[in-house]
Amino acid sequence: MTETAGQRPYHHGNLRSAILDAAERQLRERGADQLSLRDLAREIGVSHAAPRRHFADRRALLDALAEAGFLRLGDALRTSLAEADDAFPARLHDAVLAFARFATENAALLELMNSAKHRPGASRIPEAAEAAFGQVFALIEEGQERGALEHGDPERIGIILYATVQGITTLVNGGMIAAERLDGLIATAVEQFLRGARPPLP
Amino acid sequence: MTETAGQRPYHHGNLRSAILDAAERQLRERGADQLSLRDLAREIGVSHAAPRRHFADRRALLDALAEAGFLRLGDALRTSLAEADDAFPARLHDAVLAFARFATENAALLELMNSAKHRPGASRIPEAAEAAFGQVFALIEEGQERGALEHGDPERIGIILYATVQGITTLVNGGMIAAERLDGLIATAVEQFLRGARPPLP
DNA sequence: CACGAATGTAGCCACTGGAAACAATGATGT
DNA sequence: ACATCATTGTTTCCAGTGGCTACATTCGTG
Repeated sequence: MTETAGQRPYHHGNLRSAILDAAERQLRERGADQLSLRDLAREIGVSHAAPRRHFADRRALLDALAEAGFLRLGDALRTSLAEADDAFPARLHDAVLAFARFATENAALLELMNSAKHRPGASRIPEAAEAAFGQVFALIEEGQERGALEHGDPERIGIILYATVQGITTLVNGGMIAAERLDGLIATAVEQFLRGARPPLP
Repeated sequence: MTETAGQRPYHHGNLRSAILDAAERQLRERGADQLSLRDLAREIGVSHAAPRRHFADRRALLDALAEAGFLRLGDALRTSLAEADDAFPARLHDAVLAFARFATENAALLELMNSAKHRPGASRIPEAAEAAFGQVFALIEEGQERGALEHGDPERIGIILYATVQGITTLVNGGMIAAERLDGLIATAVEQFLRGARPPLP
């Protein structure tokens, strides 16, 4: 027997990506804690054990979501830098804003990405993260070469800005800052960073 | 029958605080997600339903932990300000460092505190949070009055620093920054903030 | 000292993630 | 063409969790 009424055939055909799509929606709507494998299976109309063929584990599914998130973040940064003005401050601002937008539009995902990044054994995730963040560190170095930022360990300089942006998005996501203020705060943060981290006047 | 061998009497006597203590340990060791009411009960040697008499809900227990956390954070800030030097930059630095230490030494607790703060219905938590953070906002205003910080909405000025510190502690907690670098980064962040947010030279 | 309020216990339910045994389908080699 | 094997889904079970209700014990107080 194959098709009973309008039922799905025995094989779903694209279960893996169907699960990933549904999972990302659940992640967005209910957060990572509340994401339920069985619920996903129900939603897709498949038995609760079917996802196991594609994700060994709940954590494996979350890791896959995190990896996909880093790829999307990398794309967002790439796009923003490709479209950006040539002046360094503008380029920095655009890249930072792109990150901040991603972070606020994908709050739960980003949280997942952060917690997954340094879990032992998930080698693909740090690679994907590196690919995304490498662009920003390269941008910092560009700023140093152009004389807009003081010299010194680029990571030490940049990490402060990264922390600031990460903090701002956390506050927005937590409701402590209205989302409408995001762009303004990012602009302020970048300006303060550029003032605070510029080379001493000659 | 009362005492069978070395058993605990029927009433524990201090179950509520025993639960809170055990819960904070579990929170520290396994994170909020993995904190299990039944596990706490087992650990304490009490039936799995006993905690219900003191905390209606898993969330109620977590809320109680969060509230206690804000009280302890407030104490830490108070202490650091009481012991601080008189100069504004030193005072700001000490308070910020006290917060950062609390945040890194109680990572899971702080996360819980942040997520609990803006949940509807938990009125005592925002109050406790306000009591703790009010000190820092007062300190910012003090800086403005002393001429060390530009004027304008104190919240807009201060939130950038708060975000930066929050970001730094998140990075430390996430393993992206070695804990040994915390003090140095906090110092850098405060310096950059003071340079970036000082009034324009006359 | 009796009786109601607190506090703890036992047992049930629904749900979850995980694992094993089984069934249907798809792919491959001859 | 077709037998065979790997893939993908299903069923069924288990242990663990949070929450609920009915019951037991103890404490306080009139």
